[in-house]
Amino acid sequence: MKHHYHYPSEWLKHRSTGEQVASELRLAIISKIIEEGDKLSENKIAQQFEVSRSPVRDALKLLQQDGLISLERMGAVVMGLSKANQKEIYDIRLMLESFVFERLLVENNEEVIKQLNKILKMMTVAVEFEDADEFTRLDLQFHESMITAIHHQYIEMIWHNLTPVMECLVLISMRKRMQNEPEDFKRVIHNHKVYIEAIENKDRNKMKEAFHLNFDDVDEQIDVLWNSQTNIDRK
Amino acid sequence: MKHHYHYPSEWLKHRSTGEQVASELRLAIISKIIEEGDKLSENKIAQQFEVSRSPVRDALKLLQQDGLISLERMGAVVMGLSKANQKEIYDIRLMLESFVFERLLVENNEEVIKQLNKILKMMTVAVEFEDADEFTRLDLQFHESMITAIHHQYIEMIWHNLTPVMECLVLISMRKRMQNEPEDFKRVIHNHKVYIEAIENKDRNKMKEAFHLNFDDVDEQIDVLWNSQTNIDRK
DNA sequence: TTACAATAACTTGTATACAAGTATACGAAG
DNA sequence: CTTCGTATACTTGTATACAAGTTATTGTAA
Repeated sequence: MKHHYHYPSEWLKHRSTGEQVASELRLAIISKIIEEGDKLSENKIAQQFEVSRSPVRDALKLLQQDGLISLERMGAVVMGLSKANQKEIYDIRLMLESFVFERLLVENNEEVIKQLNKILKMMTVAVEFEDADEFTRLDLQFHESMITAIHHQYIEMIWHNLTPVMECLVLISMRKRMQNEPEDFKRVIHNHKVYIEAIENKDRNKMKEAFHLNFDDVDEQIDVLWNSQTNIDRK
Repeated sequence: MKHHYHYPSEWLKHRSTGEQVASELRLAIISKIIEEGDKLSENKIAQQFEVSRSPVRDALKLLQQDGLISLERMGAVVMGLSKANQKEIYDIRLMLESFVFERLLVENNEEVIKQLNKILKMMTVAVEFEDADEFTRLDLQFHESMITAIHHQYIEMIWHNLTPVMECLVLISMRKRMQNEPEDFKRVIHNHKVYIEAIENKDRNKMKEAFHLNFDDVDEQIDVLWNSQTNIDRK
């Protein structure tokens, strides 16, 4: 398979060809390299990536699950990810993580705290070595750890359905910041500390603060982002 | 394609072969005709349904999305739908519909009310003609109408991901009741009236009551259900 | 009888082939 | 110039073929 965009190749290992194609296309769509309204043909994509139509079909199904494309009779049309969509995603995250927090209040959460602290420490290392991709992975892992802690299969399912798009959004954001505003990461790490404290102290208000810090932070970034995607090469 | 189980054949029209196979298998799994731990082979299913492996692969992917099976290296293993899972689904529904209700509070909802009343009326007709399948369809449509009213793409996505399994659960429940406790439907319809009133009067307490009535109602049924699945033929 | 090795029968993932249906372009007729 | 119809090139959905890898079985040797 030929790789076209800037999706971390490390993350592609151990994924099927279909998932690999999906991952690359997803990043391209969210980066607006592939634009809203574009039509994707299975055959053309198969040629571009030098694979057969089978994995491409898988990929398109995955992208439809993400809401990034719509599978029509003739060709898949790119829906893209509007700013409104991104706000919506954070609605869902807020909904999910609030639910999770409420459950964590009534459970023993020593293990989670430990896990979260470990990830946080690794995040500082990623910042130290200016590894935006690894930081992204850890950021998502942080939130996933919280979510998996309550052992709720359907909450996890929703989270996992959201993950691929989230991953791209965070990845783009972190890469951008690593380049332009590396001091920003101190704040991001602080925000995550607030999360941990909120859980540790079972403090609802602190959790609200953590949500606020975390989600507003990304929200601010969004505007800047779309004007700065030109540095991602095409083809 | 050969049909094996008791999924409403009317609903299968205009669906791809893969979706049809998935629908039938889904009902069989949730009805415990196909049991937890069973291994599904693409080839065997293809033979049973007299189709090729391609649509069967699609079907298995869909069932994985539902959380009903787990795609492993060798064969897909059936996870089934435990009682705990069902409680979880109602957690999600409560979460979704609460979110929706809050949005409906601050929006003009004349149109929704009208739509809901229409569906409710059709539900009474379905009861009159003892059509459990149609009643099921309308029940889900009722809730979907509420959800689509707020125009939130990701809330809708979550709803649609949940729909197939929900559909089976409600279908089984309604068929059973239509046979054994047809007077039950009066209560179900009343429950939905409470929904409409809650939205109409923007009354949070009434909405809580509606949730309570609706979800507890199904919860009670669950126990009875699993002991009464023997009347669904095999093969 | 048990341990082990080799083979046979599965499994999935990917590639390719074919059929049915749809949009588009082009040409002829009004 | 417009309109209609046909032909062509594209689209997806399904079937089949093949390759790589896993499991189970079977037969042999200790």
